[in-house]
Amino acid sequence: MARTQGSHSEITGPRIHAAAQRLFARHGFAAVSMRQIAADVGLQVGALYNYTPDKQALLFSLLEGHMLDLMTAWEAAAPSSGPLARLEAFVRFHIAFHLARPEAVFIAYMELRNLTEENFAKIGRLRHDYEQRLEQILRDGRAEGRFDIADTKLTTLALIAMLTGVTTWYRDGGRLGPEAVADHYWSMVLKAVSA
Amino acid sequence: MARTQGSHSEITGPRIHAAAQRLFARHGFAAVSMRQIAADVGLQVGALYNYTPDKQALLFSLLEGHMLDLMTAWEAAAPSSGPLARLEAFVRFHIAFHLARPEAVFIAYMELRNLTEENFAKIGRLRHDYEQRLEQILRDGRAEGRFDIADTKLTTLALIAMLTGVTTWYRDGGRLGPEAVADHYWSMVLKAVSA
DNA sequence: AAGTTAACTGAACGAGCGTTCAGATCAAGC
DNA sequence: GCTTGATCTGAACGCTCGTTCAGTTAACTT
Repeated sequence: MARTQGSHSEITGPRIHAAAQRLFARHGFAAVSMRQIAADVGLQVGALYNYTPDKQALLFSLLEGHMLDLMTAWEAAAPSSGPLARLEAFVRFHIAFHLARPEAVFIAYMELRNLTEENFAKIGRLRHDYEQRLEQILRDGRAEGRFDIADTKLTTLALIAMLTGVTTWYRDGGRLGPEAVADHYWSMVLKAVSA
Repeated sequence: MARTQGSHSEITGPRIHAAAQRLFARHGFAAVSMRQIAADVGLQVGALYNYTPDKQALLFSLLEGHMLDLMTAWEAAAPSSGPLARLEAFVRFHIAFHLARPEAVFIAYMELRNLTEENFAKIGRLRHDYEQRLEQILRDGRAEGRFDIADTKLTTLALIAMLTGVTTWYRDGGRLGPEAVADHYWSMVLKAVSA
């Protein structure tokens, strides 16, 4: 039996990526076999290689896709107002974006070491670009005298770590919803950087 | 060749743990084989099983050891002064402790999912106990009117994530030393929680 | 109706995996 | 100097791994 009805490339490709994302997030890249991914999609393992040259490329495409999504989503959401409003927008955007796709976030932070050197460098550049968006806001705010920040680079990294940290403890249906969490974090960030 | 001169249990055991820690941190638990660990120590793979019942127990003992070190180190370092001084001590302790053992920290955060359910629960309890130490400081400070904190639980998690985040970017010989980093973080934390 | 081709199966490749264990080796106790 | 027991080797167990590929199937083209 081959090519069951209604099974096409445009459908199978995304299903493979979705299965890989779920399994990698749950068990880790190295602990998941190509056979497990294939079984999850309902294929034999050989069929996967119509969609990815190898397992490594599958991981990279997940990470790269996630980072590109993040960048374009922020470009679309970023206001052109002053530093304070832009910082608030960034905090709320970052939390909302990350809470909405916990699996992708998990993989993006945990599986970097399973990338080849070359792929690692590519993801590193994308991440740095994103962090630059926040640092520019902090620099602008400091230049305007609204922020009291000794070291914008270090503050950028501290804030990113704090904001991304929500994904390690947040659970749907928990005590606080995403908006309430964002409210609290924004209040802390504001106090931490205010002049 | 068996039991080369000067090779004893008291030496081999720690060497196995050290090799496992280094390799797990570098490549991930699932990606490291018992044979690699044995080769790193200079043994045949079978000899490892004189020191650990299986690979899982080796991982667990690393994580448990790390968490127990963390707890006892804080108990020894914690001052009995007021909330403000205790919070500063906690911030500086947490950063210094984590920067001093990047490999153990990395494993403790990345390899939780490779623990059995039972072992995962044990580590979870230890981590929660540690976080309680910080939350108690925040509660005390709020009770005394020194801290302005809407939600001590959430603030605890946010601060821990921010502080632990230093390990993801800190590099020895970088622009800032551990003390300078701790100074900056303490300044941010203080502003974030101050009344 | 025949031909083409994308999509997939089924089986195989060599390699490496965690774990076990009989036997070799060596330090220490008598 | 003989025995004991901790320590380690060397080899094997059954199994799974990522990847390849000849062959099969079914949707589309003509």
